[in-house]
Amino acid sequence: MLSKKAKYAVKALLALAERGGEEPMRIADLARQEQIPQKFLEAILLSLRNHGMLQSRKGKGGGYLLGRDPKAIYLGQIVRLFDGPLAPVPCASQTAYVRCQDCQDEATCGVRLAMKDVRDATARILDGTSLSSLRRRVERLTPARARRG
Amino acid sequence: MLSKKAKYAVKALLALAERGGEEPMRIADLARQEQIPQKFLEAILLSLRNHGMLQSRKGKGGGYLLGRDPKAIYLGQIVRLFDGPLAPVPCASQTAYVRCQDCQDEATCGVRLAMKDVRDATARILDGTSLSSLRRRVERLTPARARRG
DNA sequence: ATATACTCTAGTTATTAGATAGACTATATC
DNA sequence: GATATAGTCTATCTAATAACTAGAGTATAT
Repeated sequence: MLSKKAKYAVKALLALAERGGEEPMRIADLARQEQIPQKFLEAILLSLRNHGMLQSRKGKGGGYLLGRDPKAIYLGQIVRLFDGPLAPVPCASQTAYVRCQDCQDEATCGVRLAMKDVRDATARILDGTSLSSLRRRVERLTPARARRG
Repeated sequence: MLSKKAKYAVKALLALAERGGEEPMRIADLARQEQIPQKFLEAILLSLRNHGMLQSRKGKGGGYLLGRDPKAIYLGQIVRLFDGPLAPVPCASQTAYVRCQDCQDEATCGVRLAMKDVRDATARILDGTSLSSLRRRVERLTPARARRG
């Protein structure tokens, strides 16, 4: 399951990517636009900032903007930041391997074999999808009238 | 994350598949062999039985055995039974779709698009892996000396 | 009969997700 | 340099759930 935190983070980043440019967006506006509880969003944005995916400006005219090129922000990073490793089981994780206590012989554990496949497939997708590539996909699906309006 | 329940279920089923045949295996033996808390395992096995993946025999000489051909028991069924839909987000589920409350336009939601890909990839793996195919994979990895021993 | 072994109901405990409150700090602008 | 603006930080709170446990009940083989 994707946590709300991770989901909100992706939504917020996508919104900021869509906006683009140098104009920061206020938390309150982001929260309203994306239907996210503001105080909850604040913590999420802060965390994204502390990991370089966002930058912030205080005071009047302040707010948040992307911390780097949206081509270089991948869903995998976002999801790992909030939800931990992608693997369904710690012993199948590439980035945060942990041995299982139960498990006679890890090398021939069926659960691990299957879950490693799931992890790999998930990582291929999430580490292969950047904010900008996801934006492009969304754009292609958006009806022309909605884009004009 | 895969729950312990789902993990134990797969391990138990795999052990019973390996055993094969008509001889039932006692809960206590299964629990010891697979390092699973017995009372916890009891509930899991019962659930698997109630969904046709196992059958049971009471009394002396009783225990559990597979409810059908291991070629027809897929990881996807097991995981869904204990952990619910495979999709990381309910709006991306094929088998248990639920709309999100937040979400202006579902058709162009970036989160949903990406998570649908993850779901599809996961389903392709788990619904494509049966107990017997997984067993075969494990066997191929088992060193010859372990098989002889 | 009786021992065996599964079945069922009802807990317990610890952790975490999701959200909220409020004080604090930096900055733009007049 | 006062003041409004807007992000930053700490501390909680609550409800839900995962993981596990206890114990009485029921069916079956011998």
